[in-house]
Amino acid sequence: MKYSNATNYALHTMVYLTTQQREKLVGVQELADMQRLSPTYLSKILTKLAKAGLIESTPGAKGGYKISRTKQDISFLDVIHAIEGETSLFDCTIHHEGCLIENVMREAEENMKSELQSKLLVDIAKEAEMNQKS
Amino acid sequence: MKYSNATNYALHTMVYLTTQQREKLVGVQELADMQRLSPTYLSKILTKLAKAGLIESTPGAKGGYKISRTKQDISFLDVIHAIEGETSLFDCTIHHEGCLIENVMREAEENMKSELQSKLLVDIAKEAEMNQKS
DNA sequence: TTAATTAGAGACATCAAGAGTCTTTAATAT
DNA sequence: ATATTAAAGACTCTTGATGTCTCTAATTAA
Ligand code: SF4
Ligand code: SF4
Repeated sequence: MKYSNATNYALHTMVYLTTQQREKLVGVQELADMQRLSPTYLSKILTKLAKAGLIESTPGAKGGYKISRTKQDISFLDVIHAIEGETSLFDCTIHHEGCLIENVMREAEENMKSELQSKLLVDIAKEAEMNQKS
Repeated sequence: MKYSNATNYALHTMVYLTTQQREKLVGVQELADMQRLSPTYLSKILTKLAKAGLIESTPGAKGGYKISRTKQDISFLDVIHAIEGETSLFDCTIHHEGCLIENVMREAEENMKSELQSKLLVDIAKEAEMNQKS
């Protein structure tokens, strides 16, 4: 069990977009170069992020992507959910009622999620900029 | 990303073994019947658990498996590690130093792990017995 | 209006891991 | 000896991740 590479790419992309100045459009080519990825592959990931409402895309020449205006305070969890989906890590198909095992697993997963929810992209972006300046 | 079915089987098996009386050997056939699984497949899982030192096996007629004597207080995390391995959920191959993304992911994962570490099989087994009696 | 640029959709190929079966071997009890 | 049981390994099958390629649609710039 491991997070997919796509999630990694998505996180890098989102952090990068967050460091850009507001309303500036960044093309998939630049984003792909930054991560040494094929643009077409990254394009799929970006489409997922767009459909999740985390970024906005404008087609055509001089088009590209930017962080969503409406959706502020994007968390790590938001990005992960956009790529990995929202299904539970421990997904027993049977679902006996009052299952003790499932309870434990769900609770543990919630602990991870709440941490990922509390971590916002803007915070990381700020930290990254601080590090660069120093 | 999802926990494997094997982990689910392993957890059920371990809880079941924990409810058995000490030193009693349970064969793979019984364990497989309980979960409606093929014995040969479950056998592989049991071997992993044995290699991790969580259970002990005795071959031959009247043989079978039982919870390890030396290793008490087995946690959910122990079982999961035995099956899934101990690699990190977020495993970036590059490892830039002072990576902020990795930090967040690792910390979140630790939150989940610490919860899974604190949950012991014996506690769940006790609860399960209580439920049955009531 | 035309050409260049860019996102999006979808078919397709490839690969790795999970899930499970089958067979053979080794150890133990009766 | 024979039956029983765990262990090991080869093997198949399926699924999902990881990409690539191509075509379409929208937008800008000339
Ligand atoms: S006991 Fe819980 S985990 Fe086990 S089969 Fe029932 S619902 Fe699933
Ligand atoms: S910044 Fe962190 S997650 Fe990204 S490539 Fe570097 S080490 Fe990996």
